[in-house]
Amino acid sequence: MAVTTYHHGDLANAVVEAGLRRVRQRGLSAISGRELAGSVGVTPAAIYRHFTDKGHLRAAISQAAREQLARAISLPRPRTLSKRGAAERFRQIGLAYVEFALNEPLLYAAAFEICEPPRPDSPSAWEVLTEALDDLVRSGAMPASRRPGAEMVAWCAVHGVSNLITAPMAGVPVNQRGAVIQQVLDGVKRSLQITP
Amino acid sequence: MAVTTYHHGDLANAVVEAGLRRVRQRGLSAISGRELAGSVGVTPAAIYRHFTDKGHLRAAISQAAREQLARAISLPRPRTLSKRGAAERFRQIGLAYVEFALNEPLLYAAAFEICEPPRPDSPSAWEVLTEALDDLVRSGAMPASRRPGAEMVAWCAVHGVSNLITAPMAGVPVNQRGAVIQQVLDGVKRSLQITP
DNA sequence: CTATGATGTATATAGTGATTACATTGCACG
DNA sequence: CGTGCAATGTAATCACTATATACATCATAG
Repeated sequence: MAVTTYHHGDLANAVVEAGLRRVRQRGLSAISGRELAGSVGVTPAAIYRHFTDKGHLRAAISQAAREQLARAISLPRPRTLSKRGAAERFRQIGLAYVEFALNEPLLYAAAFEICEPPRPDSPSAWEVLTEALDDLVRSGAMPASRRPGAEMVAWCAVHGVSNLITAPMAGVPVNQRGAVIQQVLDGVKRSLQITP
Repeated sequence: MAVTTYHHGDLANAVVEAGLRRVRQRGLSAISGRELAGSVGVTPAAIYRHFTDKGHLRAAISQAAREQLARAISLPRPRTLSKRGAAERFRQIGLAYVEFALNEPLLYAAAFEICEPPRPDSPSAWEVLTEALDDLVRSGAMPASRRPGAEMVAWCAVHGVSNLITAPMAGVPVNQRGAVIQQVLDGVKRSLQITP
């Protein structure tokens, strides 16, 4: 590839990626089209060839953040399906979700700052969750009667902890966070009647 | 009072209240100092006599939103303390929280968009929750062993539902929301071992 | 090889947050 | 009862941002 070409080649992705870097440090509200364009080595107006609006750009960055979250919780699925295995994986997914929020709080916040209906072509956290819950029922670790709406129950709990613990408002000292997370995950387990 | 005075009299509060009106319609990110100043009938620069920064102004509006939320869930406390009464009030508080989020989604989002450590002088949602949980233990509706960290467990669940259900991402059709809310609240009850 | 659409540049406009110097006011204090 | 001073508002200004328009450059299909 040439050192400098008039056409960038993949501006849309490059600008979103630069946006993610910025978001990780300063948050979604701090991104500026001009600065982003500069950091990619392009004129500000060029961005508008790929994004109609600043809102469109922000939405794309938020979407990318959601994809990163989905990847972070996409743990490998064990080849054999056991009650214990399914329950453990389910638990690990929940922990991975909270950990992502704790490690990248601004990225996590950006993922939910602009919410679009999920696009079916991109990896979605919802699908990961659905799969894990189906595994729970298939393995017999969770009664089928509890299955409907289970995604929301689990997600609400985990999302709630992440959101509140990430924010300074949490009012919970750092050394107690582990216990709170534990307690919330146990609540989910109890609520969904996951046995092992 | 005169029709027009050089000094406004209570600009800080007036501008925050105008900000709340704006937030309710367009969201916290859409507020502009100039427009707010204009809507209160004052010069843009006047705001900076009361707020150091735009961040400061936004934080004040967010704080005001949090106070509205706290007021919305401050249900009257029954005079006699029974197990059934304490459990029912706890439940009603949770429902009021979710309802607030559903009725005023942008205001609710603004309340958590900027989080400061809670000021002890203002009515706080946390205190309402603490009081309700203490009542649960006092009335015997909840074992004392489950008390530590119970605020977080309850808040995480309710906050999670509100947050996800409010956003388009929820992926849950409107007619199923009631069931999901019900399920999440039941999960809290189970997790905290609230008996009646 | 060339015309055409996609992509980037140059330039301009309106609105924004913020700063400065100045005007007006209400209130404490002699 | 002034009167001077601190609080509060105004006017004018600057740098920056999003966005629109007209033009330049390229990549590629025919």
